[in-house]
Amino acid sequence: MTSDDNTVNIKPRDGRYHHGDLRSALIEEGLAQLDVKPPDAVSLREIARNVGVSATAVYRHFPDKAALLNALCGVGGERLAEAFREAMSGADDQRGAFKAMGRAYVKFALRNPSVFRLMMTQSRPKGDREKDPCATDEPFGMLSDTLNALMPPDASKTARKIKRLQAWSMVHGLAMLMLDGQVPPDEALVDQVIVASFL
Amino acid sequence: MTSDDNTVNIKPRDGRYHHGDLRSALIEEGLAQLDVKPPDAVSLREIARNVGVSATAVYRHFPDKAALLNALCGVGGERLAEAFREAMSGADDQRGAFKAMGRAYVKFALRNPSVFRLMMTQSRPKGDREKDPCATDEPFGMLSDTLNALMPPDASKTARKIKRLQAWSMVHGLAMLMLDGQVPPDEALVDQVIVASFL
DNA sequence: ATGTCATGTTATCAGTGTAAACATGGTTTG
DNA sequence: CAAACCATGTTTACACTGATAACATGACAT
Repeated sequence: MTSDDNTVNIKPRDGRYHHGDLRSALIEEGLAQLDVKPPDAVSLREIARNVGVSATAVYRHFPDKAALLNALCGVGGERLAEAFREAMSGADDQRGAFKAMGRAYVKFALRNPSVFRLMMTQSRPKGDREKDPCATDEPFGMLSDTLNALMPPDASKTARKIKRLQAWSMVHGLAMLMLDGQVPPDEALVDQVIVASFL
Repeated sequence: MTSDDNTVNIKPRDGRYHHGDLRSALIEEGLAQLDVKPPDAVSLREIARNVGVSATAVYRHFPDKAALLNALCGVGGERLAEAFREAMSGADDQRGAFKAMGRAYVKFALRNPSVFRLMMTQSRPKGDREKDPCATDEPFGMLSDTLNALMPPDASKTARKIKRLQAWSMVHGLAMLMLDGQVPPDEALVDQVIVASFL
């Protein structure tokens, strides 16, 4: 017991030596940190500290810091997919649905900046080993499907690809520029840009 | 002389105690680092080490790590402006010039990934104190001017703003998606997307 | 009761940014 | 010319990080 802890040193000595569900607790605390600081500023040690557990306990559940971040990334993907579903449900036609998804994309970025960054920009240098589905697959699939349904049936494969890339680039770029302070993060402005968009 | 250096320990003992032009040397070395690693992986200590100087010597020329990064950011801006000039010079009309600048934007990002990141995405958490012109002003002004010349003279101010934002968002998003590995960094693909673009 | 094993802990290491105190040597002034 | 000044670099030290290795605990099965 070196007691060099800066905090109150609350050991979970309330009966059980084992935490119960540390893994979930770590993820939850990780998400909480992402609400208030950029991804590169989240620290394993602080997460552990706030959960009330030793610094190295994390390594029993995640081999790496990148692994923890990937987990957070995963729940981010689910949330984005959920946001897309909600956006689609409120639209009349396919075209409206697509634009609604575009708005939802940027809105999601503005409201969960760090999670968005974590998902989209490789904020974890070596996290993408082989697999790493990163859960962006689901929301991206939804976008792709909606756009395909929207285009003329005789459109070529590459034409679809280009169109998809244009749309994605635009919302992604808008989100990034706003997150990075190059453009004021105004949701009304987002609407204007998307409404005036092609398609 | 602790000699705990891992390197060959080359002190600049070739006559002058003072380095001569440390500031420039630090910037140059910093840019060299940015060529091979992402911005958040550049380390003051390693820069100092490679320049052959003590770790804290940096603080005689830059108050902060962020300050050094901002300096690098500055030369990045000059380079981008230069790339824009070159792109414009090879075009016949205004419309061609604008699209050429779009291509140049993405190309610049692909060829100087870390510098681009440093300039565009706030990779320095607290770097943007008050001033921080960040030198992106010049290239952005060039883009804006070209687009303005391109639009019908009776276009409203907000119409211009929206159009500018659309264009910028698209190239920026495309660049980011490619840098982050979400889209293959294919320059031919860039051309397709931009050519097929609105405008 | 006795092992086994997942889970958590302590000790330790290398690396980082940064501040404070000190050293050096060119430049300016008496 | 000597002495003070001051920009520049050095040493030392601190707090923080991610990560590894060795050890402790306690739940659960045989």
